[in-house]
Amino acid sequence: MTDASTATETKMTKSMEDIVALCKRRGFIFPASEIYGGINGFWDFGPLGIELKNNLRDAWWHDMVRCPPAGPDGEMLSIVGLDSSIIQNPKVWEASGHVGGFNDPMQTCRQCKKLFRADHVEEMVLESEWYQELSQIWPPKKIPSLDGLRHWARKNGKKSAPGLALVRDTNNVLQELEKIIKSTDDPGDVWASSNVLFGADCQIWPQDGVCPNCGGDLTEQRDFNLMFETHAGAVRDDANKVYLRPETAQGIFLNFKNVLDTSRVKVPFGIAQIGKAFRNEVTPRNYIFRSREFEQMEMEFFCHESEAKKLYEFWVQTRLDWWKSLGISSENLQRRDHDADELSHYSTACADIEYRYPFTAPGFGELEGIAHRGNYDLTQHQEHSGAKLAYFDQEKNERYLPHVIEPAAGLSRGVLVLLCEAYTPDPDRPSKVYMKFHPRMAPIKAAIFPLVAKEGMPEVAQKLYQELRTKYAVQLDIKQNIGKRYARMDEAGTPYCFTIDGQTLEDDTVTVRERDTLSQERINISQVATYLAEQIG
RNA sequence: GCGGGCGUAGCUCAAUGGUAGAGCGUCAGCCUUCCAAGCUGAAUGUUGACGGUUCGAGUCCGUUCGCCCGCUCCA
Repeated sequence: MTDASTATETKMTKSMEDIVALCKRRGFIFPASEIYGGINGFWDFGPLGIELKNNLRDAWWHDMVRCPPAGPDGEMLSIVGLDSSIIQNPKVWEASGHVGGFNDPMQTCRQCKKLFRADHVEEMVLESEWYQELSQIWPPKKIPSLDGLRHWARKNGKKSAPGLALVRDTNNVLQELEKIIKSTDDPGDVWASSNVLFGADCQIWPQDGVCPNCGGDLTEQRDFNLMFETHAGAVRDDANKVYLRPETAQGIFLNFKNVLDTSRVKVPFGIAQIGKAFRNEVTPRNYIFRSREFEQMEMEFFCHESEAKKLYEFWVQTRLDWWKSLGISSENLQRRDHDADELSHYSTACADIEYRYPFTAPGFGELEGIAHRGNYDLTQHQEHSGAKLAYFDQEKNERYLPHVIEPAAGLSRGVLVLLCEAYTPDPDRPSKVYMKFHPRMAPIKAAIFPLVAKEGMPEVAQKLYQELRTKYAVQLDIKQNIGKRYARMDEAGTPYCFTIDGQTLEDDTVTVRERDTLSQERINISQVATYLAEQIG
């Protein structure tokens, strides 16, 4: 209990700002196109960052595809890989619901700042208090009473429609209206000119609409569609509009039949994919947590409906354990089951694996989602494409669309979690901070140092370095004093340093300095590669 | 998208409207037989960008880009 609360306190002192600064300083993550002033929502991974990301990616691929865990009943699971195209036929995204699902144009009122769905505005205006009051004074197809309008603008209008031009700028608006009334005998024409009541400069009906709340003018309609659009082919028109994928999962469903026909897999089995995805987020925030270009590690596990529930529970637990196996502490991870009203209409269960990021602490933010998607996706693609996607089970003589369990993890978010988890302030050591990466994740696995740059030590170090670098990401550092070199490796999160000293020249032993404990032990120089292999796994 | 704050060396930050600096890092040399990031020295800036006011702008004004916080949004 004491340990836990102490650890939590340490966690609270981790500042995102400091983590970002270290990541820049040591070459983990840079702002994208920085020399041009950057671009909101995009990030570049530096030399250490890409090593870290590759290590996470490789671990996922190894543990999910090459060597998946045993299933809920101890059976061997079969999972195969895939790398589908980022751009697909645009009908894919109609079938998946991404085109229709999130493209409501929105408008904001310039006066009261309220946000409205554009297709609701007209109806809301007609129902609004101020419009009803106004239509009593100026019924359709009638010539209005200017005095009536003036009276309303100065009394009730101030309360019900303070943003309306007639209220904000009563005299000018009424002057305009008077001119119109004098210029025509047709009440219909006058009515058609009722825009003067609303226009900001008493000239036009606000092109983009009137605020139902206060009568102010609205901003133009803004599309909140999250998908990036581009065009396939040199000619730019709507006919060849295509989308950058907002998730990797759909590519898996598209190839379900291909994989089935070519890979000798039988349900239950999984298809896994790692790759970039793009979302035009309204508000990219929190470093690389919500960026517009990011990477996902997704797996669709196809199974019979009767097994889906059991497999769902299995995958939630398996994925949670996996993150822990990479050194993420239990207290910073949690499973959060979605409430019923949070679920998509087709989904029967969904759980997030959440991490306590410094910017969400003491709360948690999403890292991975495990969804029970039923057979919604295959059903959709079967209907929209006309292709037959059913699976035929020879043994049971049964044809069906498999249900699917989808563990979908953010690779970029995973890197962020590794960075946040590893960041460890330590006022007692020279670097004041070190990155406590799990050895399997560490961008640099080990460093090789001659204790001093003389007496043949550099030569021995060079030889050891050349041996190790054929297998591991290691660095050789000869310059400057040993403390400085240890400190540098602490900030890069290197778990082991091998140092050649005077004794090495006599008995072929080197010291291993352990990053977290600062402890040292001697091992034979010929055992270094074996030692590393054991530690890294 | 709205409101507020901010933008100076790789990082953290100084600099009354008057010659752009420090610490750390980096690099070089020295020292160093395990935490010594110690010593000496060097390189590094269109002060985010563009425009304006001024004899003179890092500083004041405008625009724009980016970052942070809060709203809004988050199939």
